[in-house]
Parts: sequence; C-alpha cells; structure tokens
Amino acid sequence: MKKLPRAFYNRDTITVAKELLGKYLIHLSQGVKKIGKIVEVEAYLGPHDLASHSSKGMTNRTRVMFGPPGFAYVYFIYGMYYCVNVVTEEEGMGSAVLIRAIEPVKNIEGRTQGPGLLCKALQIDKKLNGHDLLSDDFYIADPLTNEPFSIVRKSRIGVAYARHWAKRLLRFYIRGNAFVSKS
DNA sequence: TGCACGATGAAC
DNA sequence: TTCATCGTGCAC
Repeated sequence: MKKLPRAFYNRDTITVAKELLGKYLIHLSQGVKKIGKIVEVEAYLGPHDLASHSSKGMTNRTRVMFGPPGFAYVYFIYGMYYCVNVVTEEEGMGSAVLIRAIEPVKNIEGRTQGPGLLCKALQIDKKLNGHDLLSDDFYIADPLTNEPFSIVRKSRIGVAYARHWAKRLLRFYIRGNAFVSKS
C-alpha cells in the first residue's frame, strides 16, 4: 500500500480531514500489522480555535501540534484513554486532525467507534506521541481499492466549552458507515 | 504545591 | 446523569 507523502499533510486542515476518510491507518505492534480504515475525523484549526489544545499556546503537551506536518500527536484524556491526531499544515501552525473512528480491516480486536476505543484497539499510546507517520511502523496509506462514499459534515463532539467554535462544522464522517461513533 | 477539568466510554 | 482516573495548565 502506498504511504501518504509529507505533502499530503502540509495542506489546509479541513482538506486533509476530508481526504483522510477512507484511508488506512496502520500500526505494526509486536510484529502484528493492525489496519483500520478511517471513517470519522475532526479538524482542529490552530491557536485561534478555542476547542483546539493548541489554543493554550505551545506547551510541553502541545509541542508536537506546532511541529511539522505528518507527525502523530497522541494525548492522554480522562485518566484512561488516548486519542490520536495527525499534525497538518506548515510547522508552527498548531493545527491537526483527530481520528475519531476506524473500521476494522486487519488484526483488530475490540470496538473502534470513538477516539479512545480506536487507540486501545490499535495499541496506540503516549509512546507514539511525536512519531513520524512516514515511518515504517506507524503510518497512513491509500487503500488498495477505493470505494466511493459521501461525506457528512457535523459539529465536533465534546467541545461545548469552546463557545462559538463548538458550533463550527468541523467533524466529517462517511455516510452510513456502521463504525462512526455518533451520527 | 494544589486543584479543577477534560477532543471519553460505559453504566445506571 | 454519573463515575472512573490522572496528566496538564494555571492559580496561589
């Protein structure tokens, strides 16, 4: 499968978010190649986006978000789950796309509907924070066959605190896909 | 040094 | 609607 090039990530965050739908997220863990198809994502635009972690500025936690595109930003939340993001746009922009759900393709056990669950199923944890997605053990690739689908655009989940930014339609998912976390 | 609060998920 | 559970950011 063809790994997505750095240039794919170095573009407008909303464009990257939409184009990530249908792509394969691949993690080689303990010799096992786990593959999931991305079916739901959310765009986090940068420091001006009040729902984005980068709105706190560059801190020890958000450092990776402000780094170059095509790297993984993995954070720990609610004392029990990890969430994966893909850094987008030029270095310093603080923008990223949160992967919210995947459809199991290969070697996946457990549920994958939701950012916390998919990380658990793919065995993604803080060790992968700052990992290059052009590496050979954790990356995103084009699927072998592309099936057409339509995209649903909704507001993001769990960001009510972000005032008007909570209303922005920055969540995208594959219409009708059974593995989307919330319709 | 302490504390309030999540880009969640599951149970009640 | 509540709870589990802990790292982070910011107030003191």
